[in-house]
Amino acid sequence: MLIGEYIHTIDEKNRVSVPFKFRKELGKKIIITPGLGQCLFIFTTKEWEKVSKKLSDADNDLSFLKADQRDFNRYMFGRAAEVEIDSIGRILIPEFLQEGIKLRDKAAIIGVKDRVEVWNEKAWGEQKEKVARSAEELAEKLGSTSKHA
Amino acid sequence: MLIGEYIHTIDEKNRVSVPFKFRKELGKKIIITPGLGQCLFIFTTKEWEKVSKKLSDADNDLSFLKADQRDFNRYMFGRAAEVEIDSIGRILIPEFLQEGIKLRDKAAIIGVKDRVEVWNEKAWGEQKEKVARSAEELAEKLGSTSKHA
DNA sequence: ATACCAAGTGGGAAAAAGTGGGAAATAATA
DNA sequence: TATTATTTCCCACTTTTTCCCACTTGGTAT
Repeated sequence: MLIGEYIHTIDEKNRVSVPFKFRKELGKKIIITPGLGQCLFIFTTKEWEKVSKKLSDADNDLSFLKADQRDFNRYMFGRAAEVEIDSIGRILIPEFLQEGIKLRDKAAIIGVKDRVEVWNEKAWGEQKEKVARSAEELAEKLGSTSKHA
Repeated sequence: MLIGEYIHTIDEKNRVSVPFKFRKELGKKIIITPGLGQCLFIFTTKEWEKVSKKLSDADNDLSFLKADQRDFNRYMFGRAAEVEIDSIGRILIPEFLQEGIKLRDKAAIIGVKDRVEVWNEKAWGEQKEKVARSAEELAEKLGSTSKHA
């Protein structure tokens, strides 16, 4: 499972190290897409197949208008990139994806179960702060699930 | 059962000894997450499987389409860490987890039946004091709602 | 009282992960 | 085709993490 937070440098050649702990699970080839929220999504090729099938399925249960769905799919598919992890564990993030989330210098790389998210470090800090305000409420859910040991 | 209170040192390398009495029950690999209140939760991997399944909406492959669900998953998974207990019984607590509860120097490690909590020593002292003050009152309430208090 | 054992703590050395940059290969342009 | 720009590959450096050994402390048994 992909979990945890890592702060890595994005260098002048647009390279970022994939956290060592993510490499095995991600495999050699990954898909990077614009994310929802101020971030990028990284999927394994396998996960991407699932996700893209669902997204493009006209019969899915998403309450999208057809036109909305087309727009959304253009956004996701049109800017998705297949990227290889190099021999020492780095990936190259296309500039057109960096621009959208103002990625530079430091990136926060976050494991969120089945996907990885890439954030501008500062934006990630703000996101955490935002959610921290409702954290107690969220944590209540966690606390209640742990009762069934 | 995980019970008792231990005060252990957290050293410059972010290491803490797991109380000897907890080691067998916890196993080799554990999951640490932000907890409820000013503390961290430690789960066995088995318990975490259960908890994480409940946290993410397992029936919805596209849970990332909903903003609330996204924030929630980021909070839970992004701030969780899988950690190994080393050959002499210590764990490494990631700095991003320490920050949230201001962990340094001394940690209070508390067994709470089927999970372990990690507190800043001082915060734990205050927590105990707070609860002690209202303990009689609590006991009174509990006693009046249940015959087996 | 003293010696012994077990749990916890501290620190140095080795290994691993992350970063930066140069050279070779490829592509782009004139 | 020559020249320049861009990308890829590889090597080397730095920092962090891990592993291992030894010390300390406190409890226990003789």
